[in-house]
Amino acid sequence: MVRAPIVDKDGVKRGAWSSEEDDKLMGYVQKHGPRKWRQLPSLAGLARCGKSCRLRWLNYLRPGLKKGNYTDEENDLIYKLHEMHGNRWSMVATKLSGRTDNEIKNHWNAHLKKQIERKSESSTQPKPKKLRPNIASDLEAKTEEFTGYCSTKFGIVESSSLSVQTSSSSSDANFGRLNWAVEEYDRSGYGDLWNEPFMWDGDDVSYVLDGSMQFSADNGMFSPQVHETTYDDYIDLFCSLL
DNA sequence: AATGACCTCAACCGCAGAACC
DNA sequence: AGGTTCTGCGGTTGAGGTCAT
Repeated sequence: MVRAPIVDKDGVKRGAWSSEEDDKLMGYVQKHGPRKWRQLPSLAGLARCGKSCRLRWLNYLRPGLKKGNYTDEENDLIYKLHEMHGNRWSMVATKLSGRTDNEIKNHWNAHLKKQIERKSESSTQPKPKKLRPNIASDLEAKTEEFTGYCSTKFGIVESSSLSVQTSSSSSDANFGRLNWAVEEYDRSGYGDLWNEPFMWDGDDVSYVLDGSMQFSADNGMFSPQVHETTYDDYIDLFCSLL
């Protein structure tokens, strides 16, 4: 499952590491510490580039590395951390002792991302009627409306206009949550979220869904009370939905 | 048994920022 | 202050393994 070892024109070896190479690298790092990667290969007697040595050490030889399957706890933690930090795998890895950023990244791309995709598919399949097929265009229209509104009221220039992302992986979670939120609102029997009025209250901006419901972008929940927001809240809500 | 599609994960690549001179 | 080198990060690749036909 590893690349076949090859030697390039500069005599630098690439591809899979042999156990002899591992021993040399391990021995050198244990003696001198994991630094000066550029000089390490020649000092340790390895025909590798420094980068390759560093990677091998960090992802395979470093003491304390955990091997084997991920536990449910680890998976939950990765989900949460990914929601917080996105694809900043080094950040995620600092919270999971014994796991490397590379390993977590691979695990995410190979398993967890697909699980999320499957979940969102299966959660929408039983009630396809609830998912509006034109939600993206609705959202786009609302965005344009909102952008125009902002530029009129707050003097926001055109270059700062918002854009709708409907397919990039980084926004999938938010978009899924948005779909879910719209469904949830439909289910509540209060009507069509997109047709609910955004209202003015004096000089302050308020949004009132139907006069008795508020939507929290943080937890994706509706609650039965009027919520009047500041402009910043309004921006935050809108951006978090996109 | 053969073979092709898909999956896994170690390793590589390119870039950005930090550190050094 | 500016150029060079080093380090670290995230995205991508590709060879071997596994599964389905």
